[in-house]
Amino acid sequence: MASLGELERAVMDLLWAGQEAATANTLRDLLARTTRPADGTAGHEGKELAVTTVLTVLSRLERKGLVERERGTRPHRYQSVSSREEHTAELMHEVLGSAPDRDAVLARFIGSVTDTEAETLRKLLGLS
Amino acid sequence: MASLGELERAVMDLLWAGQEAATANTLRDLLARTTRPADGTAGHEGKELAVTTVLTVLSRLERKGLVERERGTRPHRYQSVSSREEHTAELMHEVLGSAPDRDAVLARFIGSVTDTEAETLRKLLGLS
DNA sequence: GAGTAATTTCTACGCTACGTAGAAACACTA
DNA sequence: TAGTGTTTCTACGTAGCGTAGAAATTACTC
Repeated sequence: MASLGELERAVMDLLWAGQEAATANTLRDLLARTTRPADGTAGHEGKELAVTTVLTVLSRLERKGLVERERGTRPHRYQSVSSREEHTAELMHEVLGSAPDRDAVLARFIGSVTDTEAETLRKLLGLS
Repeated sequence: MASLGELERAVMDLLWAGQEAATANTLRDLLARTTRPADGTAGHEGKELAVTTVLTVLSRLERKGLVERERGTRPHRYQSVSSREEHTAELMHEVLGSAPDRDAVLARFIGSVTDTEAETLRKLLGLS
């Protein structure tokens, strides 16, 4: 119920980055002009995808509950259901919940957190 | 680099639960007698798997770096590379790292943590 | 109202991961 | 060296994902 393919991920990244709902065509263009990350992992850089490809991916993302679309307007407009942070936090909870001893996991987790992250956590937890 | 199949997961659960290294045969027997979780999701309950099946899965888990084996002894003995907590915490870090704004994710994460978990975290962070 | 262009859905194919296991190779013992 | 337990190799079915053409739908124009 969690993992995304490479293209699915790329689409979600665009939807998360943009504030407004986007059409499949817009997304296709954005995907085409997206230069791939520094690590050179070949992604679909510059590659102009077929619109149907983007639509298929969007449908699958919708089925997974990550995306919703306005069916009223003619070119349907798509947007993410929740923010990237929301989604990521949910995933973290999912992972945490996959182990019986959550406290033990948290201990390990905190053990390998950066200093700044620890500070952030203290602030967040100190307020309640 | 993360997700496991159903059988792979079941094998890891056994390896994580048991303290000692186990052979493929032992694992096959344990898998056979494992009653599936309450939610009734049909796992491979009672089903007696072929040893080769277990061996294949173990090889794949080894390739993924989750399992190591003693090649010296004749029936090879397998064990998990890291504890379940270790592994789960690593996964959490991986997920956390998948978002650009880690602090924002942490905020959401903390926002939906149970009270007891929050308390655990405070202790771990020296807030109490 | 029919023709056409844009849009969406349906269908499909190749690839990879995983569950599954037989066949073949290997090693140890009697 | 023959036999038995063990491991590796090979393979098949299923499912998810990237990919996109074919077909259906919709909207706009004349």
